[in-house]
Amino acid sequence: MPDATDPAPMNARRKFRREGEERRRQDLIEATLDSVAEYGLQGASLRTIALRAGVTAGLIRHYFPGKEELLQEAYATLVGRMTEHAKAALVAEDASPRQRLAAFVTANLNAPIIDTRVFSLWATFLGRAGADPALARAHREGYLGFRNEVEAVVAEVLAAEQRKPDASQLRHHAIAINAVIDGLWIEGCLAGEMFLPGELAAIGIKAVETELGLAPLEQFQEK
Amino acid sequence: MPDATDPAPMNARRKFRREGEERRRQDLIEATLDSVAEYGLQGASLRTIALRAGVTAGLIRHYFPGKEELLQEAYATLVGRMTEHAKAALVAEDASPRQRLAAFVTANLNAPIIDTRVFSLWATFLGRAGADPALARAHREGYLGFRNEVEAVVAEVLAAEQRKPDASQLRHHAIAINAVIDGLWIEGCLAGEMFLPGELAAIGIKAVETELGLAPLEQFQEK
DNA sequence: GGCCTTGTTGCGCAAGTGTATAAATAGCCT
DNA sequence: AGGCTATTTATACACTTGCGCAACAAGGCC
Repeated sequence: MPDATDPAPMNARRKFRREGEERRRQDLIEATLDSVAEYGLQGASLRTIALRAGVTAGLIRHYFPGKEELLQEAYATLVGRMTEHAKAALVAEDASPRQRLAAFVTANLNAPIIDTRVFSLWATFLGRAGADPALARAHREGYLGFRNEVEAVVAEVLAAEQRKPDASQLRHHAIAINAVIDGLWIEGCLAGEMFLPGELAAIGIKAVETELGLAPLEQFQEK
Repeated sequence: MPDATDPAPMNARRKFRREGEERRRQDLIEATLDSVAEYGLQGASLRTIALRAGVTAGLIRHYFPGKEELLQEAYATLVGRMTEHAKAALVAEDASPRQRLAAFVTANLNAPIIDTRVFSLWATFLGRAGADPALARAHREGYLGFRNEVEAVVAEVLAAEQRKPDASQLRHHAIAINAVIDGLWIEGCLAGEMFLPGELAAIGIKAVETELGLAPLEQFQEK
């Protein structure tokens, strides 16, 4: 016989708190990124996402028209975060162009940019770029913005060395530098433990400076 | 009233041909890769794959224990194809080391290696590497094999120039060269039309030769 | 030609999917 | 304190998914 003072009815409806709209959207997007990174696009069901966000599945449709839109916003958030953080190192300091370039490379080849979760998300979404023009465009814009930043610093670096490359050479330098950083980033994300701490950044800086024909600093010169 | 000579009964069972075991397995794997590239891991259902292969879904279970195993075999096939084709340019010719290295770069930065379908597959599967150790191991083995090949040619190239790099320098060169090629490959796959034909290969060769400190050939020298 | 093996189909099933919608309640406003 | 409303839960629904299984027939063998 149940105690008359039992405060918990058998079929109690789940307790919940009301959150501000922006907070909930943020939480749902974060839960989406977590789910995609962990289970892939296939395993990231609305119920999985909702569970991770601490709500029930139906709520998602209160904030997003459908799953498609949720994924798109999540991807936009990811891209924004990546490019924002990546470009920060370029503008923050008031050091020499060469130092800023080195800082940029270093920033991109260490945590938190080198991170398996971010890589999983990057690869998962980009795998759909071939079939989804919206994704492809989002990537291209991010990539071009990134490359233009690189090109600008490269121009400054070379100008500081009294060199006057033409537009084509500048473009090629930027493309190549961008490629090394991307490639090293991938290797670091996928097999970070194969490299010593700071090794990838050292390789990257050396490769970039060699590409630009900068004279090696004394302490790094080959014998 | 149906014609008595009508040769097609209303509920005719589908006609089919028996194929050799190896042929069917190949077809199913190919259909799997096609489906994954086009619809992603989520959209590549057994029924989609079977439709593409020209069979019914039930047959797949006659050749594979489950979907998981089918996907794993498909990925293994893909990796095998990529590394095989990539390494072919290295060993085929009896040219100078420097020419073989250039041919290797060129081969990796043109069709059929630069291909949106292959990239989609690569990214889609690799997006799961963070959560699936089997995938991560498969990638690492392919990557290391690839890098070792690069390192071997680099050693030959430098030896032909009378230079004696130590093991660490050799390793760093191989890592950097591998990274440029990977980065340029990605850019070519995702935004091939942003580059002139052969431009990526030219950028790659120049970057690789600069990385190794090779004197530029006359016709490519900067003015 | 007729049989026998087994590759192949067709169908059913339980679980899970995204979406729709009604019912409940948390928290602000007065 | 008490009502209003928007947020949240809960449930339903049509559909797809991977898998199991029995019936069927294609093609080699005698």
